[in-house]
Amino acid sequence: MVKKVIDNGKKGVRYNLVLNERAQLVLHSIIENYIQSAEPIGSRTLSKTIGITLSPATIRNIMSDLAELGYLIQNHTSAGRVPTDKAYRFYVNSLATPPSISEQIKEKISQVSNEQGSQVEAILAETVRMLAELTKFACVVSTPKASVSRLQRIELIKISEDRILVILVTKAGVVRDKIIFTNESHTQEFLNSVAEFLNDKFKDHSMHEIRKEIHQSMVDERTRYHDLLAHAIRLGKKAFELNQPGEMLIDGQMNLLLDSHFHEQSSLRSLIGAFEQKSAIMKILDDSMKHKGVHIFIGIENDLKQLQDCSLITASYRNNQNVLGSIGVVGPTSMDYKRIISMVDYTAKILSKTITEQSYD
Amino acid sequence: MVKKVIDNGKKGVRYNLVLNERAQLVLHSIIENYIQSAEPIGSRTLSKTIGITLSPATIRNIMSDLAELGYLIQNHTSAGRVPTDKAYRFYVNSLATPPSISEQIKEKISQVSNEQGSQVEAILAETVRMLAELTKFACVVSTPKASVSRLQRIELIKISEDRILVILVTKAGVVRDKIIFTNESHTQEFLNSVAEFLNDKFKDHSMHEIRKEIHQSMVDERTRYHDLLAHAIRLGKKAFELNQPGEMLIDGQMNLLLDSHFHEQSSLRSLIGAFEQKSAIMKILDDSMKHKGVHIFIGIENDLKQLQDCSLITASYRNNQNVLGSIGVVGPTSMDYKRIISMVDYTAKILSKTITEQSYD
DNA sequence: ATTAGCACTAACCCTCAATGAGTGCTAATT
DNA sequence: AATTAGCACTCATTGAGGGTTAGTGCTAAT
Repeated sequence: MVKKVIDNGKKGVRYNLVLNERAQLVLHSIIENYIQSAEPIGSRTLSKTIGITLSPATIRNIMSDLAELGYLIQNHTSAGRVPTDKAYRFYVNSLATPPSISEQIKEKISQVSNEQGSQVEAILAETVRMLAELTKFACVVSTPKASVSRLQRIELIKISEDRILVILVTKAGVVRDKIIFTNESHTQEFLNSVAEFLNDKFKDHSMHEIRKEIHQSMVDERTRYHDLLAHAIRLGKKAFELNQPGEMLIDGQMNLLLDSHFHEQSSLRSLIGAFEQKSAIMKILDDSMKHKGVHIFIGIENDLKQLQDCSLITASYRNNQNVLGSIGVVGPTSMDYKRIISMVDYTAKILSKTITEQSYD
Repeated sequence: MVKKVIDNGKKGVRYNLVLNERAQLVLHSIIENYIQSAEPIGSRTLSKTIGITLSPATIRNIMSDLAELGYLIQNHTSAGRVPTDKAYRFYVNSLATPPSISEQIKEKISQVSNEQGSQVEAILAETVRMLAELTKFACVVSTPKASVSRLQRIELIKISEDRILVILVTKAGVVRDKIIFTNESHTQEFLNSVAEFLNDKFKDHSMHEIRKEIHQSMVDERTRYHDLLAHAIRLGKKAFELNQPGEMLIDGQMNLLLDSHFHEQSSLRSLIGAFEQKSAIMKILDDSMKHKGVHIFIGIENDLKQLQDCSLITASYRNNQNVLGSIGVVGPTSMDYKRIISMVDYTAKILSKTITEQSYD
């Protein structure tokens, strides 16, 4: 029986081989049906909707084989079959070309934040909200990584005798602020000189570089004998130290609850937990920044246990200089991959464009 | 019949009069039972849990009266009774003293952000998260109103030929940034002088005042003949103009979905809408800043239609100088008012304390 | 290799009756 | 006059039984 769905004719070798064309077609059709209806697909229904003429019985045979190969499962004997994660993976892989996208959607996505002078964070917030609305799933976006971003300007503002407010403006258009403590009191004028010094020395350098350079200066003997320099380096060390651990914006969590594919409460609870923790999802977004293009994590492919009932589609965004962050959609494994992938892809591109325009170069 | 529950003995005067002691006790007991169980309360159950000995029949009579007076409703003839918004209002009003709060909870609340050097926004985010976790409902907090806040410092940073990044630091510890456009190009040095000028002139003034003063300067004849001044005023006008409309942080929306009191999907959808819009809820928070103490909006008391199936508990927070914003909890009308009110109250107090310590005065 | 036919399964839906928690009213009791 | 016992009644909930339906797997015919 099983050899039917196997490309080469060898007997006995049964699993993990390429499906023949007809089996692929059936699997495709099952998946697309299921994505739409969210209900198990039976042989009779399928024989109607599938393009070619195939009797239910034949389809049953093929389905049985596909089940044996791990592409389909049955919840109970007399129910239709449902695609597995493996099936979705097959499906997604077979979408060779980045799926197309309607002009209407394109326009909607492009509309986000083309007002001038918006802040980066505002653009991200708007984008993630738009994407959540469009996809009807939960969407996340990580804010630009400060460490790869280049310094536009630093300001030091005296807050009290022992507190200084540091404001870092990066080329990517992100403003970060933090408070540092000193054990000696400085005048604002002195802080201005220090800031001016740091600006001269470090403008256009990446945060990462700056940290290294400061470290080197500190071990340099000459630094000790130059008062301003010594102070500047000391304050600079604190100022550029590990500025907050990057943030993540979430929108559309509620969409998941209203989704028909998600009606088992159980997996929702854990999902909620995942969103509340943030850090784990952050890590996934960070990882996906490392490689170009759209990333797709289907069900069990997610390292994060709480996401193993979902699929996650991510894409990174960038400006002229660097990859800055990632945007992602979290939905059921039975999501409409064509639609979502194309949306995430296009959104990331538009976002990159917008952010590049806003960048200070 | 009805006169039984009426305090004075007058016949014929039936409605809107004070309940006698026993009726109050019954009503109290019904409400507290319902808050716990989320199920309609019957006379038999009540006669067991209520302190004094009263037969179910007697309780039935009292309940019937309470229903007639609008404190209770029945979903169908043979079901127990459920408190109305009016009942909750009565209940809340009868909680004369601000309800006490366990030391354990107090400690949890106090733990939030007593690390030094946290940013105001981070403190707010942490607080609202903590409150959501503690109450198991959705929580909101409005960020400090910029307009009442006093200027600590302004910085102007040249971004490109025609764009200037404005950074406003307020005494309340909030950093706001925005980009303004100019039609002539300035050097960074010139911007520094302008900023210095503005800092000298406006430090410690509230944004509101500053806007007025700038407006006056503009009509002042002398301004025209002083080049720096003229530029400073022109840039200052843009810089201090209506800086973004205050934000709101939300956490714990998902809690509402898991709440047993909320199992009708219908009201949830509208709630989701309300949270997505934000502006309407913002307005409520803003309004509640105007008066001291805890505010309680029960069901239909909410002007916002989508909140009319919920109750909203708010309290404002402040620093030494001003009321800055509000924090609030959104939950079902059948929430445990004692617990929630005391938590919101205490949280707002701790938040005020933390923010005051962080303020730059 | 494909398909028709058939027996079988299990969810779903409907009805029906029993159960039980609750009510309102009236008459008896305190 | 207030309280309570008693009783008839209502209605949501539960579970059993039966029919329907969408589905399966297997076998035999095409």
